[in-house]
Amino acid sequence: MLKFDIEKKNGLARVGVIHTPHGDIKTPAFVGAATRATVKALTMKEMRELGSQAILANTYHLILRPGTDLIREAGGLAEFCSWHAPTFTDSGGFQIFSLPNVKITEKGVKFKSHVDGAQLEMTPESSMQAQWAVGADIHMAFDHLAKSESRDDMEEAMHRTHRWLDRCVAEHERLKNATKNIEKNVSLPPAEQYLYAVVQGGTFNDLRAESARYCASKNPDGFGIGGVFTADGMEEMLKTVNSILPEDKPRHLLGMGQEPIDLFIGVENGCDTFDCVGPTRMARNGSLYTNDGRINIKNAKFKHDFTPLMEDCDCELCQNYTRAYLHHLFKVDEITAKVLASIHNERFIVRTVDQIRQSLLDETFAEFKESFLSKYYH
RNA sequence: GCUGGAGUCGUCUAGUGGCAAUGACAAGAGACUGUAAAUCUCUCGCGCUUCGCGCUUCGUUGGUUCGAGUCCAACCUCCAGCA
Repeated sequence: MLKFDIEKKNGLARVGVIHTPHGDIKTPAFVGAATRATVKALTMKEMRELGSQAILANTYHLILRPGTDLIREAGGLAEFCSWHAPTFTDSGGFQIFSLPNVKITEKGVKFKSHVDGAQLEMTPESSMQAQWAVGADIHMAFDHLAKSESRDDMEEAMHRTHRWLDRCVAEHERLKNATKNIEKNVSLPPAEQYLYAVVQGGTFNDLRAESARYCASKNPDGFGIGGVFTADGMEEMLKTVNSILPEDKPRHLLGMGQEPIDLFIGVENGCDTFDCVGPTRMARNGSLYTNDGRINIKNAKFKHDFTPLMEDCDCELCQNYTRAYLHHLFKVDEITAKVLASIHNERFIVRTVDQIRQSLLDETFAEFKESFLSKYYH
């Protein structure tokens, strides 16, 4: 069982440490989105230096390229991409369900590769196998995303997610035992790999409650909370779910963290880890976090602005370069623009979650939340 | 000086009788939440009461025509070749 120690609690919020085979994650923590085994525009060295504790790669993308067997051959995800620290994989469910013309059956999902159009199928079993081949420390169960927000669709998706969870758990156990039996082969990734069940139910809190109870009953190593897209209604939903989920296991809020408020609400209501493509995607598109909200560095008003992006930011960008310089790099479309912006945005979000953690330890969370959010969303 | 070619939005460009006029770039702004995202969307002659209306435009000046960026003439400028 995945080790998770809780150091301090405040209502649903908690400060803890997840102990993975590749090291500890001090929670709450923001996990870097490394979809294709890299955080776009950043090196792993840069990720370490900006304080990232863990990354999350995507099984769907890795199946297509380079193939999960190749990652196994490399010695697992951490070895392959030189991230010698904790790793997560998403099941691939979210991506596949967002593709056009997917065919969903009880067995799994048929879809077309966006790379070469090949007809492929993913099942709970094949997702587990792929994730074991990739060898991340923490895996996500293969879940079903509803095709609409309607209650009928949500309910159907949730029930299928539950049935698939049974199969994910069974396959995960089978793979764990199979790997243990050939553990003498040292080239294999660590046999310790852990499975999170994924809670669904959309915006219907009774469904969320049912899903949380079901997921908890399967006794997984932790939980993902999926199908969340905006902060609207998230607080009540998280209160419902996290009041039901067992306290002693970590909870990951899937895909949320572009907006600082998501992180505050998430932590306050019992989530331990987050991942989101937002910070780095925003960065590549010139949208930069500051304490006063996001700015678009490409705007003409920054052309002659020779001040740092943020006065009190410790990132490489803010410590060494001006807004005018970053503006210039974006206007001429230099690669460095995306690199520096990504360093800053990723650092900003990682640091914000770290500060939330510290405020919980210091028992100043409420004040920190109020002062941060009132300034950011002024 | 002669011969040929060319002059259209900041730039390059489409256009051969019904066009405020094509596309690209540049410029201005917006979006982005388990990344099909180094992406996408909008604006881009001027002015308004802006799902429309008015005005002024395609080197210049005239002309032909119901109608001209498109045809004709002259002129100006540029390019190439010849002197």
